[in-house]
Amino acid sequence: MVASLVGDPARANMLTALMNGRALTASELAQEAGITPQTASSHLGKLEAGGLIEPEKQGRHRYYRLTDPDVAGVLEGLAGLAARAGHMRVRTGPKDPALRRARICYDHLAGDLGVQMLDSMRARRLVRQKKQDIELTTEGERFLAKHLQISPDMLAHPRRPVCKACLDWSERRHHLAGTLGATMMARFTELKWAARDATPGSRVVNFTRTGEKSFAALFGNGGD
Amino acid sequence: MVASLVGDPARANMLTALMNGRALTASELAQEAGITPQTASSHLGKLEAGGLIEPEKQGRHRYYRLTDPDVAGVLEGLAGLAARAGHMRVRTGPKDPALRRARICYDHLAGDLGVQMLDSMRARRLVRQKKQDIELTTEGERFLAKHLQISPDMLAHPRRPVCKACLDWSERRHHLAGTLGATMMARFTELKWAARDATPGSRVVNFTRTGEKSFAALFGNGGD
DNA sequence: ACAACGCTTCGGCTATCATCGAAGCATGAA
DNA sequence: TTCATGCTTCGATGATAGCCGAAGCGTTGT
Repeated sequence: MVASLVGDPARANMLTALMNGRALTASELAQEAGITPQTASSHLGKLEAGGLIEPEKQGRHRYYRLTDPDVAGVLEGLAGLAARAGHMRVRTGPKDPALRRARICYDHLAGDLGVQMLDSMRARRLVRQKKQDIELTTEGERFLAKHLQISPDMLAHPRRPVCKACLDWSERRHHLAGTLGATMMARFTELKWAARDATPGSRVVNFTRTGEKSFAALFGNGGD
Repeated sequence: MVASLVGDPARANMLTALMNGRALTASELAQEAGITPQTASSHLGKLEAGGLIEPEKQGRHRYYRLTDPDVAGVLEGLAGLAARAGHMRVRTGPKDPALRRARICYDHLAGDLGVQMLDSMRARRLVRQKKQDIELTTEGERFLAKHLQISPDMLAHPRRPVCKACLDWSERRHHLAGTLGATMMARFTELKWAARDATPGSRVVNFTRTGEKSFAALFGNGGD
């Protein structure tokens, strides 16, 4: 059963660490979960057998990543259920407020700023959202081309939707996923508006001062 | 952790039994999971504490149901991951082929016929589907009003989308969820085209002979 | 009032599985 | 070749948690 794989705390920590979309080595994951490499090896084998993660050999390292954005989606859904039961992640620490503000959800922006961005885009009619479904409008395409140099053909992907509503576990509202969400996040990084936290395994996204201003100019509360 | 709750086989069986959307008593769930009432009571308490199920007292019975369609969604997602890993449900039996053909996924039609229905609706432009997102077209509204006496205002719901793509674990393709999926299934039942299997806890949907013909007339392969 | 029924709580048994030490097997470096 | 590093396999230990029998509590029915 897949759920029992996610159920174990050590494995859950590993998967959470992989939610930032990066591939991590076996030993990094071991440290992340607070267990010895031997134990980690066993867990990783099971997760791989369950199809949740994929290995990639590179020299004498083995990098693991989540097999699929779908896996990340289910994981996020699970986290959502856990959040509403009050079982907030025990993993408390100083980075918690930062996590709430801006973090990576697999490959796109989540947290307060992620929710705020989608809110603003919806208010400015850059996207249309009917309940769970999101669609990019022509105004939205113009906006993206003008302000973020993103053209529609950059968003095409054989098996992934352009827009997707992703439930945010801290805000309990939607943020933007899909190829658009991923591309926008990538652009923010390129523009040096924001950068993923340096500490390995962290999902925190730190905005620079100018980045914060630019982001607010595009998606600030004024548009709400 | 929520995932560990779903991870236990006994609890997983209980939850699977509740996926048909009906509420079941504690003893029914115990029998469904193949355990004694004492053990079941413990499990049900944990599931309730985890916010996955909700009790409802009624005389000397306690009925349990899934708290939310969201829970069903996450469960279905988990089943999808399990399916693609080849970990098909061990729960084999004579009802398996019937399950593959037509079953209830929380409150809407799933299985071969469910997938076929969405395929046909897409081909006839009753809905537009962009990757994961489904939208009802005006032709679709006309079709529903004419053939199934379903008007758009019957589909409005504060917190649930009209259309939603739900990944089918047996077909590994999408079928139609959301209020439309639920309403259509309800109409099929009212029209006596189909009925849920009588055996308690079964997700199988049995089509009558005339129901099968009527269904095929609307959503048959001819439209594909 | 009494009995039957549905469910829960308690206590003890058992098995599964996570965990780690030690050893083995690769790959890369000296 | 020789050593170091990263990871895996093996074996043994220990703790968590599922499980059931017995008993208790509340509700329904006679």
